[in-house]
Amino acid sequence: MSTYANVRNMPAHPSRIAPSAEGEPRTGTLRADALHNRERILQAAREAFAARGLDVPMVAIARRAGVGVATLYRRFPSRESLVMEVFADQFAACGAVVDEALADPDPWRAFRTVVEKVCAMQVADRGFTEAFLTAFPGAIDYEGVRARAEQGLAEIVRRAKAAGSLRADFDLADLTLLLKANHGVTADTGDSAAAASRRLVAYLLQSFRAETAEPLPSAPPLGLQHVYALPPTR
Amino acid sequence: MSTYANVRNMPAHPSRIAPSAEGEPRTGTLRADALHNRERILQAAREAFAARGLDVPMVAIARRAGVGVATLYRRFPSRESLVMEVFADQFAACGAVVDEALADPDPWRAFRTVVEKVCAMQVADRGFTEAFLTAFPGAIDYEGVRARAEQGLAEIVRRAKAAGSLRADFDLADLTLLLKANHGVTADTGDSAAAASRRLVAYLLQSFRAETAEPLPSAPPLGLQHVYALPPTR
DNA sequence: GCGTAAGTGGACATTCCCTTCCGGTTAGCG
DNA sequence: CGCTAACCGGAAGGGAATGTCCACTTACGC
Repeated sequence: MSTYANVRNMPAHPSRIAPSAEGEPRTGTLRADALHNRERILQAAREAFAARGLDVPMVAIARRAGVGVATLYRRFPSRESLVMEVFADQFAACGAVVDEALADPDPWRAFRTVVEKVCAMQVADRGFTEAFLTAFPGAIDYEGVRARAEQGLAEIVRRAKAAGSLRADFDLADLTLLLKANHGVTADTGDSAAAASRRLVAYLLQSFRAETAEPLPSAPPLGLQHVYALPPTR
Repeated sequence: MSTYANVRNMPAHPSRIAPSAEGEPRTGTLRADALHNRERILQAAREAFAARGLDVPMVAIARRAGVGVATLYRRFPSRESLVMEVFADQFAACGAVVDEALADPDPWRAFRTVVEKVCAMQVADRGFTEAFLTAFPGAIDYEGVRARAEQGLAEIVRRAKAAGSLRADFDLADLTLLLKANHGVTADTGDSAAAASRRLVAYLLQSFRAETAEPLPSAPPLGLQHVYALPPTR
């Protein structure tokens, strides 16, 4: 991943990202062909991100979508806006996974399921991994989503600890740890990524059980927002 | 990390890499100032790799060393040759760690020590991580070193299993898994990298103990040579 | 000393990517 | 049907990194 220094905040352009304006946002104001192209771009971006990560050249996405570069930039002024739009669904899916787990009466199963599912999502879509990990600072709603997810996860962890199935010295930062580890295991691993991830997750879940609670070195100061971004100092 | 497609095999240039030629290799044929600059370049490269990974621009290294780009390229025709030279020591240290562990009469302690030390090395030097992980295909002696290390590790694993302290279904590929996970936890984690790595390693070592042997999903087909390079197909 | 081969550094050509601009095209309202 | 604002794609400007070339400088053997 590179720099992304240029987060010039574009003034509300016509997309679903625009915060709640009047009723149906002005998506409808797009001409039919433009709307069509917009969908093609999103589809192409989804595929490109999944296959090659977030770093694919914009031209590659445009070519794949069968449109000119200008069209791409007109619709999504920054790479960030494109990423956000592409992964909005998957971010939502993440939230759904957490919510679903919150509804599970079995605390450990809830915990295990969340971990397994999110890691599986990381594997399924390489671009999503990075999108998930990269805390775009300017992203409008992203922080809110993350915060809610973190809150839900904290609750799941709390319950699992209370039930005595999750070790007491488990730290929320350990989830970040797990995501980063899973990312490392997944990145540049091609076909074996799924198997590798499954095995890593299985290993770690065993360590997270309360029974095997040998003392641990202290947890690093990492929040979910640090999964990819840089931590405290430096 | 990028491509490194250009592995034009340079004809033995005057450096320690040159295979055993006559007695003292022709390092001595370098003029005094050239030798001096060579050292400065290596030092600068060491620092740059450690701080920013293997991707630092060659010009940055040259500037840091206070020499021109041409000098850098003259001394090290490819980025690979520079990397190999810079990390030759650390590769050797890795081998030493394995050998040392092989001498340890306590099989589990040997296993644990190897894991902990190598992971600590990964943390200490970010460039080394990548260097270690990136299997430069053309590297002269690297394959030999790796093969020997892998052999030593296999022996350590065998002993630990025989002693009943390492779980029977542990696979050599799990070491690769661990290194990749450690890399993921370490990358872009700045100051907390050490703490994060320690904690991850502690977690995984617990899972590796024989006592906690719940069944695992099958091991991915990863050898040490795949830690960073791509696996079987694709 | 001094001549020369070895060594040096910066400018340069090349490649790749991002982003903007502009002349031509088209959807869709009246 | 016809006009116009919205839309389109490619060309072109700008920046960063790689690796090469060449005119100048310097170590060091004699």
